[in-house]
Amino acid sequence: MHDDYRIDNLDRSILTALQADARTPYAELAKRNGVSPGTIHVRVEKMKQAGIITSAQVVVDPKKLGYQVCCFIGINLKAAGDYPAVLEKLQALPQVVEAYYTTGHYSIFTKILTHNIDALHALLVHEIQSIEQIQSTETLLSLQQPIHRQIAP
Amino acid sequence: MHDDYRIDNLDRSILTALQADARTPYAELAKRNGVSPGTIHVRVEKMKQAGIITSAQVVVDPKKLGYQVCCFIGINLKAAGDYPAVLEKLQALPQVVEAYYTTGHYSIFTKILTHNIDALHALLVHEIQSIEQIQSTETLLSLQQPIHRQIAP
DNA sequence: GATGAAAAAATTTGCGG
DNA sequence: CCGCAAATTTTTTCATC
Repeated sequence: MHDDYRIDNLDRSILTALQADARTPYAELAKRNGVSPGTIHVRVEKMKQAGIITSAQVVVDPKKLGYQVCCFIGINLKAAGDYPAVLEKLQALPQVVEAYYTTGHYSIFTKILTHNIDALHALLVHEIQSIEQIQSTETLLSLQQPIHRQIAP
Repeated sequence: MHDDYRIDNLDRSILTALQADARTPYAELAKRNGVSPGTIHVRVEKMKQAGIITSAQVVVDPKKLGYQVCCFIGINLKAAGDYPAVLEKLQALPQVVEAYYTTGHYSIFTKILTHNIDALHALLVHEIQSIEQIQSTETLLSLQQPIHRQIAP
């Protein structure tokens, strides 16, 4: 969990394959890389231990679950010290799938999914803008997400 | 791949578990939900077929791979029609891990990972701002990402 | 460290309700 | 559509190099 492990080309190849498909059999990876399945297993375990691999997740298409609207909401706080309190309230809203503490235009930057525009409107007015430490918000509506990938290892 | 499958509570329970850990054994899920492993298998396959489950991915911690800097770059184009050409150039930059076509403040909104601030500076000046269809950019540096989750099914 | 075969575990299939 | 259980595949271990 806290080694500073330096990955080599084999690790890189394994990671790239597992980023695309976490269920790629180790025997398959072994064959592709000219090593034994045992070696693949050892490398994966090491990368888990080192915290390089944090988890394996099934990825769900939000649209298929009825979440048709994706947007970003930039938030400005009345005071910088209000950050923890606001974050706690955002955490309680399941539609807030990502939040970043940022410098630049906004104090907090969030990614949000809702079923439709009406639901976004309701969330914005009744849940977000009603948080008293929030001074102002700005909404960027996403019409399309043409790039969606993980960093190349 | 394009059925309109309406998920029930069992599907929801399976999805929630697999979003957290794609390797949860079906036997475990079966026990938790009081059904047989075969049933879990059938449900997962159906959700894959319906496009609800798009993939299973190993998730990598960018910081452990040396990507210390996370930021967003909002891009404004000279002309709306330049969108496809610019996108193609962004696609070729591996540091651009997400791109959104947005309304509001920016035309294209991107999420970017780099090794350090110098690398971000170089990317911005030499790769992004030098794309001729881009009129202006604005950078939001992320200092922390306190919320990072998938939508609850 | 890596190997590779053997043991253990999980997934997948198919018959029967 | 579900359950059960056998058949297959995958993961994991371990003695050895």
